[in-house]
Amino acid sequence: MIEGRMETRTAILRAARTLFLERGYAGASVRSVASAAGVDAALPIHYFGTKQALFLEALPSMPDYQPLLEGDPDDLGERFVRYVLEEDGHLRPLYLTLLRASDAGAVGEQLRDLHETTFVAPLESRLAGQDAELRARLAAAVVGGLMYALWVVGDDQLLAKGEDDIIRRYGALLQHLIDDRL
Amino acid sequence: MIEGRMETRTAILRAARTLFLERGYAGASVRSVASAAGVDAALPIHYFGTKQALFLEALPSMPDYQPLLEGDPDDLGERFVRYVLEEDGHLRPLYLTLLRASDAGAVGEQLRDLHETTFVAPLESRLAGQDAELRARLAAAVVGGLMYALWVVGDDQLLAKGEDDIIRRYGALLQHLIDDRL
DNA sequence: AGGCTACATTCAACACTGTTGAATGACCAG
DNA sequence: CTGGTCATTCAACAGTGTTGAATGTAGCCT
Repeated sequence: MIEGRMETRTAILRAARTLFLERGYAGASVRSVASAAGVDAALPIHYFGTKQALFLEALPSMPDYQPLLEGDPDDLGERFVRYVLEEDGHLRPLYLTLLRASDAGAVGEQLRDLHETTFVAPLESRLAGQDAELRARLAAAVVGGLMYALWVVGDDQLLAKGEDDIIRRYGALLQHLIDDRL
Repeated sequence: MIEGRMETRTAILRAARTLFLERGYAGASVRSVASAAGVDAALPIHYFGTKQALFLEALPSMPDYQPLLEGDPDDLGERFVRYVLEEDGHLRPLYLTLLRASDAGAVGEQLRDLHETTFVAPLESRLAGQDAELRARLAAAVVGGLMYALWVVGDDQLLAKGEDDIIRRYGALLQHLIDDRL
């Protein structure tokens, strides 16, 4: 058995992170989280107040795009596309879980916040030319669209066209936005 | 009271369509659908077998993009962007509801199917140049990205930049893909 | 040591969910 | 009038998030 306030809290958080990412928000019950944490069924709510609050606190943080942004600015578009295609399995479940739970108000805010702080803002600071903010936001939409097509819709026939062509074409598209060539 | 097999079925379907679009899949309970239809609580399941089956049957069909595709091919990009921005309120709730319920296998398939038949396929048939299928799929991702940014993330600051600039820039981006100029 | 407080944990219960199967009712053919 | 078909009702099931009271246990003060 687990003892002590902090140990219990973190055990619950760890179990919640795993289960939410594995089964989604609705699919992971509070009781299943509790039992995976080896803890009484009422403790998750007791510690976090609400399933939604537990969900928000349990989610892992977004990967850091900083390394992506720092390289050669002429390859930025390709690097972003490549990153989505070759991602190591951390971003995808987080993205899908957040997406699908985004009708709950607080989750929507969290998603907006992550979008803003981990994507739009750092990208905008790298953009020269006019309408930098607008272009950063549109670039975020373009990248989001790729994740949408691949992960939400599950367009396998797009993937089957070959990653190289996707990287080339979609990367070039993104690069046009980044370079203000439109 | 409602009588007869068909009347009951369609009353349930109508109520389900409204409630699912209004409150989402999880937010609309089977009982609430039944009571909105003025019908016993057990009837929706009795007629459709499962909440998910009712959901799939109740969803309205996707709007028809045919008119969008038929105009001047040089404006296709702008027209698609304009359509998303000025849409009359039918597409958005349908898109969001499907998205958020897409972890259920059958809903995911439905989403993939709609994406394919109402978007990729008709667009592909309009594309000249090489890699038409790839470009059609990427174009679908671009448009999906705009809906994602505006509706899922809720990027109001993007909207605040002015619809005209969005239409111009994002439309031009899409047009590049359509025209095979990359 | 004994009694006390503070607090982590357990338990039982609430209203609600999707789903099921048996009971009820109405209508229509013979 | 009888029997049968079938739409509808009802009660119940296990599971959900959430709550509040009961239980236990650790440590501090006199």
